[in-house]
Amino acid sequence: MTAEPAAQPDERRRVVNRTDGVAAWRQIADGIEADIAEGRLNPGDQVAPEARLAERFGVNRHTVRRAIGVLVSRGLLRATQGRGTFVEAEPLAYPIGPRTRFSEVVTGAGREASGELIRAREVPADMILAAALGLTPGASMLELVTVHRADGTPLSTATVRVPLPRFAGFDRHYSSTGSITKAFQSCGLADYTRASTRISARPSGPEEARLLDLKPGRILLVIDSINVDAAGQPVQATRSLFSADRVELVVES
Amino acid sequence: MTAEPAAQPDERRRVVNRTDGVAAWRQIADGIEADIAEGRLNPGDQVAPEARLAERFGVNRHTVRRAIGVLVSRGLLRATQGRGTFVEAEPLAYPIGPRTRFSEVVTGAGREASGELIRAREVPADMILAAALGLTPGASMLELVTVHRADGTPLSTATVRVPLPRFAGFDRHYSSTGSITKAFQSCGLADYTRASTRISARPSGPEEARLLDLKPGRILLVIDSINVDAAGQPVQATRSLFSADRVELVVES
DNA sequence: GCCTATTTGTTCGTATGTATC
DNA sequence: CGATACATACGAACAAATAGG
Repeated sequence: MTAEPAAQPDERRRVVNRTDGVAAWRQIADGIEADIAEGRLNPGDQVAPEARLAERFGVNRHTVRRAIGVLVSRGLLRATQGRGTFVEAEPLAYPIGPRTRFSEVVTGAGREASGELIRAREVPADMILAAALGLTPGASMLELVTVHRADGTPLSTATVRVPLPRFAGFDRHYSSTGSITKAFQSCGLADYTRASTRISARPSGPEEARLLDLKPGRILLVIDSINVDAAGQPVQATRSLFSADRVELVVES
Repeated sequence: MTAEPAAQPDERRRVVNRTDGVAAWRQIADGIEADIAEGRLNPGDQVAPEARLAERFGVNRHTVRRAIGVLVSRGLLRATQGRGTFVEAEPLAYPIGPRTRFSEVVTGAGREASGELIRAREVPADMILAAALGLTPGASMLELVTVHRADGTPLSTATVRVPLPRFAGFDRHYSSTGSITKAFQSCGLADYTRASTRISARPSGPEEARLLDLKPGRILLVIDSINVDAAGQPVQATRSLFSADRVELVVES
């Protein structure tokens, strides 16, 4: 891996003020945040190693770690053991509307969209799901778990359920195209719209954290939606988990 | 202190299975969750004291505490030292649409809505806010911090900003009515609609946790919205913080 | 596969100022 | 005033992950 050229905004020694009552770690955190806000550090850039920052600010490495820690916990930085600490991308504004398509949103933001099928299996519909999709409980459904990325960074993971006699082979089509829209087209469904959307939030579990390349416990936005075809027939029940650090939802009115 | 009548769903001894490889605390947690899901424990009910549960399941009280701990952290239960552990209310389905009114949503769910003014002050508009509201930077605004409750339980806290020459006395009107809608009416604005909505999520800070009667670190849904009058003129910029444990957002299409 | 350098992650211990009772 | 708790900061060492040769 060719490391990105570490853009160092200012190599001069910027000693912290030890008399103004502001904790050293906070001054350092504010300094790094200002570097990001004012473009001296850009998304994807590597922050100088902790040891270098400690020297530059004239403090112990622990103090730098604390500053970096609060910025990581606020989602501005991402630290990876052995690699370094990097500036996170701005949260992507993700429209929630009747016709939102992941790939359109991401490419519209000038980023490269990709979708990966993690696994697919046949499951019986439980009572809640059957009611939502207008099926009889126990009816056979296809369940796909997918991960969606922008420029390689996972933004969301989704559990998609489609009724089975109608959409046989959906998993194969999704796997080859990486797009829900195209998989539906391959199954003969040209268009679909979102009928209902519910939004909640909770911390990520270990499995979800792994799929999204997050630390467990980071916050997820949970979006439950039902999509219907042109005739109003439900064709898809989806639970999408978005990293709250990486997207911001925009409601279209 | 008058404790609610402790509704005990099933006093029979339900010993945990110690051979199936599922941890005892998880079996107990699943059992309590099933009691809630299947109506044997209802919102507001007191869960049996830890000691009683420990006896019933044939485990140590520590094991019960772990089970309760995970349910508390998932927002299904609320434990208060000295009082007991209680079942939390179902998350309230809160519609996000062009004409959402807090009081209508809450009373429509059969609960009693109330709004409290925490503080109000005059502030100059910063650049971002001025752009959003169509003002010149530095223009005077009224900033209100409010808390909104359903049946006495805080659901959200909001920071409301209105342009000042136009809505002088807004804070007084809000304080006496407890309703944003009525305060606008008292200022001569009969109607307004939501122009833009952005949703994100983050952990609560200490101040917000206090206002919402939450533990710091619990998850908040952050909703930034701009409201406009009938002429399309922006009249209000609001940041609402909802407890993710107590509401679920429903997007109206 | 192995070795090494780099970098973050973790855990000891120590010291100091500040707020609270 | 002393006692205590807490946040802050420094020092040293080692563990663990990654990248490159």
